[in-house]
Amino acid sequence: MEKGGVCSPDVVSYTTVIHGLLKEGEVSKACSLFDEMVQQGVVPNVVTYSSIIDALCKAGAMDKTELVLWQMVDSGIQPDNVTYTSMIHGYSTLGRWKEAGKMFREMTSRGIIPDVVTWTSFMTSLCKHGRSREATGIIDYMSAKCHKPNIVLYSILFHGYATEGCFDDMINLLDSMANNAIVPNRQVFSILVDAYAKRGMMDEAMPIFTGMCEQGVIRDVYRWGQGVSPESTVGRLADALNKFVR
DNA sequence: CTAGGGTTAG
Repeated sequence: MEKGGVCSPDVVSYTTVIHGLLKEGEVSKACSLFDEMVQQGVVPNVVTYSSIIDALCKAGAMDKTELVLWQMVDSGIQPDNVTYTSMIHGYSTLGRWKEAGKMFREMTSRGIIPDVVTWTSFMTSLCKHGRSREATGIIDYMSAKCHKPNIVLYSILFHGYATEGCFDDMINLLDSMANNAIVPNRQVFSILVDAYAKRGMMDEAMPIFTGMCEQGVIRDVYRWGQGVSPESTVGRLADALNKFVR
């Protein structure tokens, strides 16, 4: 593309290509293009910087990320909730809770509100690090801030508790779901089945499953047991549940 | 009708 011509790229086209290059791991090419962009007098904006920050976060290069964030603010560009979500994602994936917390404080002090994407990312990290109870606490915080948790968020928590073997917490979570008027779906059901079946706790499991069936999950359950060995624990459970279907 | 952030299963 010729400079100064009618076809010279703007910030959107540069950012789009930079993002594409980063996604493919072509970091040095992306850097060159960023330099070229600046030389052409095209000013990078919050999207350009956020793309770079996100790529660095995903590479776990948090020190470099901090430098870019600093450079961004220094050029008078305010980070937004996307920028901070990437930072929080980067730190929490690495289990660096202190720094993640610092990012939360920084963003709120700038008047930027974490949204469902920010929370989903953060809660997933907590659960993967065996901190499902802390992640669950965020649900209450979100509700208080009028941010409705969704079924995916609950699934993440169920999966975390299932991995940790925290059965009482899973039952509490079902109550929390009911309070937020969210009906368990097939995936939630499967996570629960797997958690109990793996530990041979079918007696505890049955009342919950029956309750779920009454909430209409049974139509999905019907197909669920197919392809499972009928002799296996899970297979026998599926068989029992299928009797609820007429 | 301008690009960027997340995600649960057997």
